[in-house]
Amino acid sequence: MPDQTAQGIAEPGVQAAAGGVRQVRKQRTRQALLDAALRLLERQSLSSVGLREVTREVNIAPAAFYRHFAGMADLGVALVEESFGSLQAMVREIRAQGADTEEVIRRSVDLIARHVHEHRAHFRFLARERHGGVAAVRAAIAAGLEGFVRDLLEDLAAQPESAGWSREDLRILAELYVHHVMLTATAILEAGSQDEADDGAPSDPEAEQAILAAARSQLKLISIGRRHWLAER
Amino acid sequence: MPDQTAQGIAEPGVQAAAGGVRQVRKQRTRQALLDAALRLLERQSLSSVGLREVTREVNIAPAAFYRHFAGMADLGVALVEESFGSLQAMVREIRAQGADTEEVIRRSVDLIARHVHEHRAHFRFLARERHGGVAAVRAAIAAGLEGFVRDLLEDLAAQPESAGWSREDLRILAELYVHHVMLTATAILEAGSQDEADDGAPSDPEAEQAILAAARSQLKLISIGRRHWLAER
DNA sequence: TGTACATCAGTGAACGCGCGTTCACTGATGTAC
DNA sequence: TGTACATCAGTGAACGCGCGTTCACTGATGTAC
Repeated sequence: MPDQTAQGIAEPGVQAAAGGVRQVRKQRTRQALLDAALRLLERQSLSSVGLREVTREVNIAPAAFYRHFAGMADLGVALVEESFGSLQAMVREIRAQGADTEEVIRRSVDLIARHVHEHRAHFRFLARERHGGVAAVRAAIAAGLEGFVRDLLEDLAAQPESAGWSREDLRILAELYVHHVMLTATAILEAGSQDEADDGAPSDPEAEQAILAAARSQLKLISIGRRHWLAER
Repeated sequence: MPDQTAQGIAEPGVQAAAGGVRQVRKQRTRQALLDAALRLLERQSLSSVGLREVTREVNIAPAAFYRHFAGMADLGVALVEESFGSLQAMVREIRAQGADTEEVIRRSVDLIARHVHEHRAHFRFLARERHGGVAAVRAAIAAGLEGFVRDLLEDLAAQPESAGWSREDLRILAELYVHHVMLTATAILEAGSQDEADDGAPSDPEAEQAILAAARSQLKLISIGRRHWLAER
């Protein structure tokens, strides 16, 4: 019975886009290449990871790489897109919370911490290549962050706390928030990979708590500044 | 007459540390290696710059490299020290100005901009390798930034505006400032190298003015937050 | 001042190695009839 | 359902190349007497 269902899926037309053993297998290899590269990128930067290194990890011939990417820079750009996918989810959760009260700050910082732990490799990759040596990847990351700033800007503009704010000032505020998120994420990452060299997750829970407390205080400070902005300037 | 003076300098004992044709020449080659590496690092990251690439630029045999550095990572650490040398000068100038009033913020941001333009390569190197692929270099940069935070913390603690602040909160404020300086410096750098690919300096003066205005606003916001911190929390 | 020896920054050849890229190929999957 | 042909992801061999590192060396500079 289940075998018959599987055969059904293979019918042409019905599942034209998703089906096709060949297409599925190709996607699987492509994903394996991305995963292997991400793994290698934890310890080195994109410009020093070799095409052969990645294919070796996936157990395919070096030449097969070109069936999926034009070169490592191209794979890097694909990784940026993948990384922003997981970041999107985080930002959406944070944005759904509304204006920055004490409680919202708490929850937002916790959300950042959770997402960093769940997507360590993606965050590390973005932090490392944001100012890294591959121009195409740098540009893709900058574009992605700019997207977040624009989205957040819309959210902020819709809040009653923003009445009387100029568009320029709101944008500056949005940039400050986005950069602060990246800063916090990077700090968490660094605290985690200080001690253990090979191992995956452990990290120093005390150091991380200090980072989260600092992140909350800094958000709180910005929030206070925001509240008094119009009165003072 | 001048020649006799030059001979005098060569006397042993009198100028033991500075003198010695051999020592001077060695220092000159070492510096040439650092300069060449810094030049190459504008376009790529440390882990992808080769030892042979650097020696080629300096016109010495590859093997001679080892008379000065154990390898490229070692040279990288030396570059971090050199870079922080120029950063020190900037931070000292900013710190000399005292608390953050409107005017101090203006001057500080201008100082950052000036130093970035005068030491483009150093700033780019620090921004790129701060989260880069070479652990020893990352550690050296982290240590240098931590030094700035500590210095700034002392300055802040001495200001009357800090009365009633806890040590922890002051440290968090110091970190916020230091990271903000790095953020602004990086933004200036990126605005400058957007258009022209080969060329050195031009940059987009309009984009830069926008960045400086944003940096001032963000500092202002932090400053307002600081002023109301104790009352609100 | 002159001489004999020590130091050591830089040389140049050699090494083994892994790299990115090309190419004609294979054989499973897909398509048309 | 069966057959004949097209597609194309992955193969494996080959290429030329630049890499980091080693080594015995050279010759100018430094030192002791």
